[in-house]
Amino acid sequence: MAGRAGTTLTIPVPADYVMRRDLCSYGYFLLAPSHWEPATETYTHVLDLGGGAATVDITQARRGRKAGTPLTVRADRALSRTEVAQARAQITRMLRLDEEAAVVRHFHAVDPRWKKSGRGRLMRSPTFFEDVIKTVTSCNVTWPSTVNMNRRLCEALGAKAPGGGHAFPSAAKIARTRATTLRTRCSVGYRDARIVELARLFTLPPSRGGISVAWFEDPGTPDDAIHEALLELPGIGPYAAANIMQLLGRYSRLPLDTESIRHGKTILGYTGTDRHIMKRMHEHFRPFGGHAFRSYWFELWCFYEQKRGPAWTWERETTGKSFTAALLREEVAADGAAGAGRRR
DNA sequence: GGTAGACCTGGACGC
DNA sequence: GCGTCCAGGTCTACC
Repeated sequence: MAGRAGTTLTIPVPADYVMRRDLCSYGYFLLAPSHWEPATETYTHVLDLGGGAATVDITQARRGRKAGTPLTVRADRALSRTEVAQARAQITRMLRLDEEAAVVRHFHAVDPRWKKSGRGRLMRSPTFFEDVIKTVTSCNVTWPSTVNMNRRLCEALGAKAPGGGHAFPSAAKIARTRATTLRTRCSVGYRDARIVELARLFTLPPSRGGISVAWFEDPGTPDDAIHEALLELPGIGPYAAANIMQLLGRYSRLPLDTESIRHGKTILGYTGTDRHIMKRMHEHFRPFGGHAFRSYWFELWCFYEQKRGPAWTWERETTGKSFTAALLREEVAADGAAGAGRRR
């Protein structure tokens, strides 16, 4: 990016915010168009702005040694005033900078295990649409396939930034794309028609049956109504609906999958059928109420970090591709499990 | 309400 | 290099 006449911004963050901890807190930081560079602790993302795509490099001075240090954002081209506002809004959403420190403190009061490390924030995508499609690409596949699908979606359909990177494709772009094109160029398999239909719903006004992003993102909309509406969408089942809910900042439901079963068996020591284990998992995390997902997720995330080191040291093409339930099961078996790491 | 099978891709494995 | 098997969540048909 050196030598380009780009725009530089400073973005204030909550007093507890540590970028390398709070950004590298959910797998989407490893998915295109995101790129995390462990050596320099630089987070690069290609944003789709009003005037086209722009690559932004985001850094936090002092590299996590002091919480609350503002972020420096460098774009690879000059941004208009409108685009600066759009970039700020998308970065704020992606890093959840609008979640007040008091909310994180409340989580720590409910589940004190994470107070010392300060964990509490989870990253997500810059838009609700991207979160929904990323969730669909994570269903019924192993993680390396999810990584590939997102990379190919961006390369095939995403707007190109001056630096050569591609943004995540817009809903309008995917809605105009043939399902067979998605399948052949992006390897999304049978999800092709579902992704196109989802994109079409995002482009339609709510009055014509389209998705109202404002309604989904309105804190006043009841959880149950959101959950019900998500289950109506193509390609969205119980797991995906619960996952999208946490991406919307609603943490009371658990997106349980095969990885959760592994966690229930090997870490929490549950036995029995998968169905029984899932029931026990829901009961286990119910006491955390509106923070249940955070408690569940950080248990899982810490398990990964015990295996692979701190998430901020992971690289997409190596560590980032090594997560599969089967692989982790093998490693746990090799370790002898022994119930180590049981935390409650 | 519960269950079985199809849907695809890509990695692992055996030959 | 090729064929086979398997993992993964959603959807549909059926009981």
